[in-house]
Amino acid sequence: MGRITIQKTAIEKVFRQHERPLGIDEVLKYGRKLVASLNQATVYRNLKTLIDDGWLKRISHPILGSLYERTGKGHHHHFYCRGCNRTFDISGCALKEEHTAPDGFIVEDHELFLFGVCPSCVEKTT
Amino acid sequence: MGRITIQKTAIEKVFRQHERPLGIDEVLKYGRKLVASLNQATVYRNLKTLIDDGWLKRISHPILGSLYERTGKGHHHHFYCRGCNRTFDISGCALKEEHTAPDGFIVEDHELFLFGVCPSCVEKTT
DNA sequence: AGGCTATTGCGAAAACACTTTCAATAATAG
DNA sequence: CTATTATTGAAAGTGTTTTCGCAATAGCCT
Repeated sequence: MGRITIQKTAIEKVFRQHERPLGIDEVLKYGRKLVASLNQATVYRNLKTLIDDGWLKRISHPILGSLYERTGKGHHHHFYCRGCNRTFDISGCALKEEHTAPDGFIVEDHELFLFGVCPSCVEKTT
Repeated sequence: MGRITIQKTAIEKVFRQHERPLGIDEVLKYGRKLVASLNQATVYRNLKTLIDDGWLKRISHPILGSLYERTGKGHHHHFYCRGCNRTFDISGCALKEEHTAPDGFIVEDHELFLFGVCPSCVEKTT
């Protein structure tokens, strides 16, 4: 068990090529450029195993819903571009968790979603 | 058009009693304490009109999905308690939007979700 | 190369959140 | 108080996302 299929390889490649969180539609779209027959169910199945393997991580985006991104990138935030509908990783974090909530609340973790316009969409507009 | 029904009144009361974002299940549960016959479809219908009226606002929580909260509370963040599964408003914001993303990105807005344990759940654990 | 069986593709189906339909009820105007 | 009609409750229906069943395909072991 645990075969290396061209589909699984393609899906992994998609995530390596696009270093940003991807939705199922994107994985399917880009994956089909590598394996034309790629099926949605196969994408779901492989995303699941890649998550179980600890290679991927699922995030829930307020606008885009389920997104998948590679693990091991350290703490970062997500920037959603209203222009191209893409989500970018924003590394680093200036948030002081201890000071974000009143006394008594124990903040263990956080997620920050930024919304705006990405550099390439800013260019197009101006 | 625009009748004042006991159901709508009850739903408004639920939000005034619990000053925190509520999910449909919570609105239904607390609402039924006021109007036992309260139906899910009625809750959805009234939430919608209350949003149209500008009295409520819908937010999308990464863990809880759709939540509804009263408008007019100014910018704030949300704290999710793993203990009681409730979401609390955290007023204020120490985030400097200009410095959260690299040059070129225009940050227009943001949403911060905090995760941890709320004061009353901390007590129970210790 | 040949055989075992995990994995795929496809359509169907489950799960989920939300909306609609419609007869019965109840809020309001007169 | 009565008539009108918006709103309700219950159930069926939508639309979307995710999973499943199964025959065909294709990794991989020997």
